[in-house]
Amino acid sequence: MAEIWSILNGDEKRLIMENFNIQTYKKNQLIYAEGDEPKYLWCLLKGKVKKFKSGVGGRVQILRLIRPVQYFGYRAYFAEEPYVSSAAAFEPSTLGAIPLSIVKELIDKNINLAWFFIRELSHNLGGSDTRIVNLTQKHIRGRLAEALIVLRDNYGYEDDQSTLKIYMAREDLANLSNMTTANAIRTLSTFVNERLIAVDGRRIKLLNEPQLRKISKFG
Amino acid sequence: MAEIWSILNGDEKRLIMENFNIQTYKKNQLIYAEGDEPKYLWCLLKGKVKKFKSGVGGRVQILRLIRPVQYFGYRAYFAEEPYVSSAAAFEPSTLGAIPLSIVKELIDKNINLAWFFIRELSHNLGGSDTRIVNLTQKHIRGRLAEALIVLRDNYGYEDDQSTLKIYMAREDLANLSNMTTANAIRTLSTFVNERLIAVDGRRIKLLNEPQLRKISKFG
DNA sequence: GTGTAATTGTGTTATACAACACATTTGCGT
DNA sequence: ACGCAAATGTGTTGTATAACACAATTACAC
Repeated sequence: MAEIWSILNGDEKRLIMENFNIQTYKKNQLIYAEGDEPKYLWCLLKGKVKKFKSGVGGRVQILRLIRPVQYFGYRAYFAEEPYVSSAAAFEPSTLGAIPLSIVKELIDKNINLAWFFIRELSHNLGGSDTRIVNLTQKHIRGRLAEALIVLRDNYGYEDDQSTLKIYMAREDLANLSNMTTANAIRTLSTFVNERLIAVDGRRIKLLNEPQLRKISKFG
Repeated sequence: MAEIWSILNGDEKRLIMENFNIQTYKKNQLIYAEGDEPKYLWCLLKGKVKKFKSGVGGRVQILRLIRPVQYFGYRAYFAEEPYVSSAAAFEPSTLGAIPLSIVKELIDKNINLAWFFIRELSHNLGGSDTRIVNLTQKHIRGRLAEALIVLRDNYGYEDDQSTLKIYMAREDLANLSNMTTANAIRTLSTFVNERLIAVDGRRIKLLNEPQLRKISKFG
């Protein structure tokens, strides 16, 4: 339960326990969809989750990646509006669901929990604003390099300290970096030729992280 | 003072009054800059303010528009990081500054104030996520139409019920809709030819708002 | 295991938009 | 009122990237 757990007292923990519902999701299974009414605070216990939004002509943009133990699905509830994005499991995942009405009660009684969400929202908003500039201004190479770095920072490496601990489809990689699948594949290939990465199916090894960060930064 | 004021009790109002500092800013004057340490909660009392961020090669993206009475400048403080964007006055403006340390104390004591910021942050985050998709996926016409609608929704019309109540440079319009100044000018001209808008210098009249919304929506 | 669909990969073409270049107009300081 | 800089406006060229088209490979259902 991380972070939040240490904020709560005995009674509060009990209230959560009584209303905590564990669910498993299959690969690519939808957790909630754009337009849905927010009902639960989701806590990712195991697996990986993507938040995404589809735009013009159904084109998908991946907005955020969730890792254990992170919370999501609460923003729309606090904003008193339906979800503006969808969430789906990247791989088989285990999630905990807590009714947002309960969360609301807890926040009312525990200012530290309020601060937790204020911090979380503030952090995400900064990331979102930065992302606007990155996705609109950087060129393809910069955007893909950035995506690889984001994957590294979010999910880390396998034991070899260089293989990304996430195995995603080229299409997802494209949706994360705002480009077509064909261009994601192509650009990935040029990165391989430049010895920046090594690719084996969906296994991606970052061979020159500093240079990737430079490409990501420069654009 | 709007919204926040009604949340506070006598003592809290007194604390604010004692630490409230009114300042005026000239047209285009910077209020704070990317990288600065956040110190004040700003309250726009009069005028118009833009939040923006510069990216690759100094290219500027306008992220948000502020109108009276709105609060800004607090996100970075809550996220415990320096500002990731800058704020500047669009036109001569009057602002109130409250030290964020005071705001923090008030939030600690008044859960309604905490909720105010949770709502505000949640709302902005939803907007930011939506903006990512709009700016990356829509074509120039869609992005400019959207910008015009945003200006309308934010600042409204003059008494004639059609002239936008903001007079901004073509460059700002371009930075708002993620395009070059030349293309903003060009696209504005085609909109004039199509009788969607009328332009007289920086005065922009929306003649066919429903059609503009359609163009904005379709992309 | 075999067939079928999904995913990956690569070349070609089309196009939206940036970049550049320059003329014209407007605003502003003195 | 004058001069200069900034802002506006328009045509031309260049290019990044989408769109399309089609192999080759892989994954998966039955």
